[in-house]
Amino acid sequence: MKSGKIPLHEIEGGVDLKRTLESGQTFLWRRTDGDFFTGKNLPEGEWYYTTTDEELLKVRQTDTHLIWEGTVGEKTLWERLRLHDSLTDIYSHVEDPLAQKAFSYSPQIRLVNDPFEPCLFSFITSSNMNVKRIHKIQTKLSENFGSTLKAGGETFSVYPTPTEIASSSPQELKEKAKLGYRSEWVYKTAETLEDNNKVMGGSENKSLQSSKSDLLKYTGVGDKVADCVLLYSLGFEEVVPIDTWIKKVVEEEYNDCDSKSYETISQCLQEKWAPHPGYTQLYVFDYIRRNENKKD
DNA sequence: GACCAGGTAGCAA
DNA sequence: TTGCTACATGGT
Repeated sequence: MKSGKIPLHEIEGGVDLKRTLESGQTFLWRRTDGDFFTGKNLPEGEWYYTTTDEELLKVRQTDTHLIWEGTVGEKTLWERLRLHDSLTDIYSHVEDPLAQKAFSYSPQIRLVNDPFEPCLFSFITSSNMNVKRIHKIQTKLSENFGSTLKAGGETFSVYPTPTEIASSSPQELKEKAKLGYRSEWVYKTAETLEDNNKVMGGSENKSLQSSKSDLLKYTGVGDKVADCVLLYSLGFEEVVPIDTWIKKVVEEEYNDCDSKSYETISQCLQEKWAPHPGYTQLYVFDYIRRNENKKD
């Protein structure tokens, strides 16, 4: 196991680990105390951890440091939590009033950079479900269909690969992961990923448009899920996913952006929230959801 | 029991 | 194109 500490002052604008990982943008991290989306703070000595890519990465936060352990190095942590993004720079460009409110309400949330396939699967399962349940389902998928990883004397379940999911069946996915009707989508997408893994896997050099149209070919992926993967895994920071919460805020606060067309709303918010639409969407989503739900 | 949750696929017009 | 609806499941 490797380990290390990152002084918080080396991270421009800082980071709030809890808000970053429990804001509903990623469902691939868990806590060693078993809680998640409950509002409770991470107790002393407990960790956030993720096991995607057959690797383990554990993180916790003190007043002065990010402390990490894992089978991977510190570079992975910087990438996964986008610690190179300068939040101070991003804040300085925010002009929209609601966005300003959201940024000051809960500062230091960072966009994540999730691995592609687990991100895709997790958002396919997110359709018409609340965040707590989405998160539980990823744990069930890992425990029932993924491999295990031993590190530091402990055993962790790893997020299943497309091959592992495809060697299961829709019925089994439905029963063991409680996926409901989404089991067919997850299964079909796993099969498709297996077939053209080389083509679709790393889309580093593709344009936003071509990446999105590739994503839309997967079963269970529509505009919103595609946008989430573009933003939370593929690094397209200009994308604004429109879900029920953002739609509500458009109706109440941005009448000029209201439309029946997904693309029209999304484009309109992209312009309104420039030059950091993706970040703004993340903060606004967190802000309105926590206020209206009184969830933490 | 109704309603909602980070929606999508499959139709009809 | 746009507009409807069914879809599993768990929580309020």
